[in-house]
Amino acid sequence: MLRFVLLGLLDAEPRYGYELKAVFEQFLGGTWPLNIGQVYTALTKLEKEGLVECQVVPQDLLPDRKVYALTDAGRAELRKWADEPDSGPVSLRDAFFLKIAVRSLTGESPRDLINKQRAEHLSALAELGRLQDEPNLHPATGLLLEGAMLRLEADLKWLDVCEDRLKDTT
Amino acid sequence: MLRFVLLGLLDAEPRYGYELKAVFEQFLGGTWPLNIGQVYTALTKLEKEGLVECQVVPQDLLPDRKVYALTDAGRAELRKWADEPDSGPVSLRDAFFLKIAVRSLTGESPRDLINKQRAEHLSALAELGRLQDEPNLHPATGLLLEGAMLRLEADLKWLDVCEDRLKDTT
DNA sequence: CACCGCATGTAACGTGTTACATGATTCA
DNA sequence: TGAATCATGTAACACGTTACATGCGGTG
Repeated sequence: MLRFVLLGLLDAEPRYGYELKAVFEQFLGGTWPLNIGQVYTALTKLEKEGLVECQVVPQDLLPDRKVYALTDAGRAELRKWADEPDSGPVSLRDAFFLKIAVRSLTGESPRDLINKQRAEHLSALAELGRLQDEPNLHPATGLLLEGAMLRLEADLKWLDVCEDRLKDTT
Repeated sequence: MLRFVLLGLLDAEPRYGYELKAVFEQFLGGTWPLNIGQVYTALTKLEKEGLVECQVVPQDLLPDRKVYALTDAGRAELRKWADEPDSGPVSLRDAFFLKIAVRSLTGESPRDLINKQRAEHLSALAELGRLQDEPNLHPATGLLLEGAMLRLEADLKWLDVCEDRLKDTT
């Protein structure tokens, strides 16, 4: 997952690790905070596999940079990944769903949890709205944020469904 | 994640590993196929942590069963997990979103991918509908399936948004 | 005989996460 | 002096996935 986003970012333009972290997080609207170490381990692995190659760029006063660029194999790998659609509903593997379902499994009322969850989702929705208003937002990032918002709205709808279902049983 | 669903299933009723796999998959409507080995490693780990305890039940003709039940600590751990709502939009960490976003990042048109993805989603939606019609469906499972369907619909909407956005740029 | 169902398990791998370590410069 | 920024990296952990191994009994 991460590797492919990195490949995508490098496909647009060669970059070094420290920079990649920032661009990556910006691209995802800050919804995927990344530990810098992860970037370096991923990059060295990609290099071993021949998908990227790096060039050391010395700087005076500042530490050297290792600027990575895609190889042809890397571009091919990226395209192969990006060309395949993803299988549908893996989404149930999700704490949000499972907590409520497990609750009603054991008979306990998930009412409190539903309310807490709704509040959580609403504030997340607001937060995403704020992110969307940021200047210099990459159009692709805007799309991502919109996707996340649509899902949150779907989840809110689901919470309503859960509540209705509860009323029927009670 | 898995561990908590197992705890939830055991809270409803003590069970042995082999049985748990079946119940687990049924509970999730078959959307999370589980390798049996995983169940046993998870169970032994839970036992080490004192969250479950097991009792060996010998059978004639068939291999012994190790029937697991929740301990008080296990019940507490389960409740602790189930009481906390989940943070909002981690959902962007998702190949479905990223493939299309990465595409438009490098300038390539994601039109083909969007169409393939839409077809994939529609067939997944149909499949979920089929699962919902199954007899003896646990109400909680019905809820889960509905949640998955709502998300799929949201994702389909997003694909439309992506297409519209493309037209604007072209 | 071969295969399937029941029932248990181990070993290794992939990927994301966290914490920690190094070393130079700039700024308060 | 102490902290923040730039820039690189290692080690260990968590969790899910896969493949493989074992052993017995019933069925075709």
